[in-house]
Amino acid sequence: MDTNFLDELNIAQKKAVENTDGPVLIVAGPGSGKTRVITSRIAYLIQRQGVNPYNIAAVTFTNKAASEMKDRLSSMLGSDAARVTASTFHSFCSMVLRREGAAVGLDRDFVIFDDDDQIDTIKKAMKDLDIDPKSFAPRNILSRISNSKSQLIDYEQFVKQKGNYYDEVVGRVFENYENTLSQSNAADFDDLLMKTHDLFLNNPSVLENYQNRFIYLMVDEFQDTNIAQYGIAKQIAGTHRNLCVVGDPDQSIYSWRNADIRNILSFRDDFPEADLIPLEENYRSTQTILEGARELISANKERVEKNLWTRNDKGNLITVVEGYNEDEEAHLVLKEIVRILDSGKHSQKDIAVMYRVNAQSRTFEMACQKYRIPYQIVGGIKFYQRKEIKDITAYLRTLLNPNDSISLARIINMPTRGLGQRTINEITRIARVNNLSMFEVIEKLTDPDSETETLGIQLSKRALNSLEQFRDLITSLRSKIDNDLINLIDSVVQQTGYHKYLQNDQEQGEERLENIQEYMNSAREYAHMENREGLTTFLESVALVSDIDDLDDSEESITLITLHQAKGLEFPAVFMVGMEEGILPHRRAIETGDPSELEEERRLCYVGMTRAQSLLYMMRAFRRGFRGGLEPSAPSRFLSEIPRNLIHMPGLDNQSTENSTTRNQKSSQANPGKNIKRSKTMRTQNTVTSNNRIVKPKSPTRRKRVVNKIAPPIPTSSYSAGEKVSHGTFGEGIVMNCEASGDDLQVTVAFKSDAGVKKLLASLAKLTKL
DNA sequence: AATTAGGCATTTTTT
DNA sequence: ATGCCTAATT
Repeated sequence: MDTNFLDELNIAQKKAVENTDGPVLIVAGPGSGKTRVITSRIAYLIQRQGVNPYNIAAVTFTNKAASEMKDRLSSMLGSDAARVTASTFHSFCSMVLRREGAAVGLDRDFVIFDDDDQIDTIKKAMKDLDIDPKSFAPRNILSRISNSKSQLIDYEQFVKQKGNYYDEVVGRVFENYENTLSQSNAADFDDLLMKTHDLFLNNPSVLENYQNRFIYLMVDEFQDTNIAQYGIAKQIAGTHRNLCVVGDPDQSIYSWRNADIRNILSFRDDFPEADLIPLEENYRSTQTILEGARELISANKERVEKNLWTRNDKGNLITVVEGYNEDEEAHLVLKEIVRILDSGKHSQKDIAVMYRVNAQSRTFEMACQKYRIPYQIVGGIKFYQRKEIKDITAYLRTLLNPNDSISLARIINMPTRGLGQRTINEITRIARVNNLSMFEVIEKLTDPDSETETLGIQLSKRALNSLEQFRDLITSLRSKIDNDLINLIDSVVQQTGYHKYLQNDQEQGEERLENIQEYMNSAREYAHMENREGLTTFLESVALVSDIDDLDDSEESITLITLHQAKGLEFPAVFMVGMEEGILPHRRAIETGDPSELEEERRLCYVGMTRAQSLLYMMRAFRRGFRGGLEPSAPSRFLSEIPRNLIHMPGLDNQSTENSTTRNQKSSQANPGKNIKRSKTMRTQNTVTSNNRIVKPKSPTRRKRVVNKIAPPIPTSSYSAGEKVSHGTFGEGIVMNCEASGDDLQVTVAFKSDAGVKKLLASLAKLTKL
């Protein structure tokens, strides 16, 4: 147990730690030891001031940050740490609502609707209201609704506001959307916050309990909180006023998710007695990196100047490298990574590649495979968003709450059981007219005693039969709801016919069954819980996990991550890629012409740069693929905002005679796998026999939650011009040309048949040599 | 009812 | 290039 934690702090940090009485605003620059301050502050409260750990809460942005905080606390405090509340706003609220939700119309078994469910709900609402999704993008409507709710404006207030035609439409969808949620006993992300706020607002005695429970409240990443989150913090800290918020306006990058930077200003109004403590000494980065980042961010107008400094060395210059296209960009990054690894100074886990949009990750994944560098990728296609996982989850939710029509609609004909669009339309119609849930309609329709004739049913005997079977399926599974969770999931997979359905799927069945297996594994930790509590807790965790939570920083692999997700992390070596106009800053920020959006892009760039401890690379490509074709891509304006004397450009400093085209050619021929023992023998000959099909690496992005994978062997086969081949569809032909295309081979074949000359990918086309 | 083909819009970041 | 939705086909 560490009792001398105070000795390790600088003056400002110490002040932040010891200043426990009353409100505090800590403005923490990047790398200024923010997490250490928060944990030390908690330790100080408990050990020096005798505060009961039970009375302390710290709210963070991600589960990962929360669990790291807990880890650090337990090494400082031992068993007391477990009694401190450390969680995200969303899971905090969800905990409150499970206990007290009845007061705001939520049953304790409520489910949390994630993004996909929300979109489904919006679409259903639009269908009900006969609004054309082509004229009104569901996504935009949702974001409007979410924006409203995150400012604690419910649909009644929303429709009252004078608005344009668009908002009038949104208002109608909003109402329907809210009705569906409440009928489904569901809460979306914003509800977790808004309903908690409502609860506290309307039930002073409940609020009082929480005020007295959480006498000390800390909020991390305060610059990224929205109005609702800050509102809740204010409510809880209302009487004791021991609210400590920690943030950095320069790292505010979530305004698109309704984070409201004005919270920092409001805080000073709401708590005028608050102490402001700036943390300005940076322990993370070299002088050069810090100065570059500082210069960059100083271009923002909406900002308060900070005086960041460091005792660290000057270190290396920031390396700016320009590649021909995105492939070469990736190639240059990987080449440099191999060099860094060979130097022995850093290992894989010290290195991160950061990009603006997830779509950029693919090139780097393929490059990692080619170079056989193990990597972890955060995000991309999310595990819980896979169809099979969502289907099983929807079954589980339906069991918990059959009135959840969104989930029910998802699985009513999955796998197919003769309940097609027509039947579903009819059920939703009846449901709408009679204000019933879909399941209630199904029960009525299949109940021989009820008088259904009056409803004007237009369903075949056959459909009614299938409905009856479906009802029995759900009822029978529902009787097992208090069984062991693993058991329950297994019953669902078996009895619904889902297992069989996947077994018959030649293409993806196997992988999907594995995913379900993985899903069951992750359910295991909830299996010991009593009755249905395991189920509700599991479903909650499924909805509230974030990708970053799965990042394993002890793993020996490099990290591929978006700039947003990288916030709060640090790496000895960072590659920021796609430093181009249109990527960073993103096109959208440029096109709107809104200066504040550009400033947010700049902050994003700032966040990226300040993740780096000693090596920072900023990469760009001259041309980038866009909508199929290649388009020229101009260097990011942010590059020119970094002082030239901090930058080193290998291409220009050393080998300025070489133009990009020749570099491109050279690089695509460079031996990518020189550190791989087997590769030399493997790639010498075209030794592939006709039945030794080349396997294209599985599309990299669809893997587990966090892909952690070492590359499969490099394709070793080749075709040479003049060779005769045969193709399943096109028949016989002669190879004209064969060249590398990514990991694959592109073969040009002239066929004898009418097919003529075709370009084929060796891995996909089943070519047989003759 | 289910599968397939073709047309259309589309690309930010996520608790 | 990809994915999503509608229309057409069996």
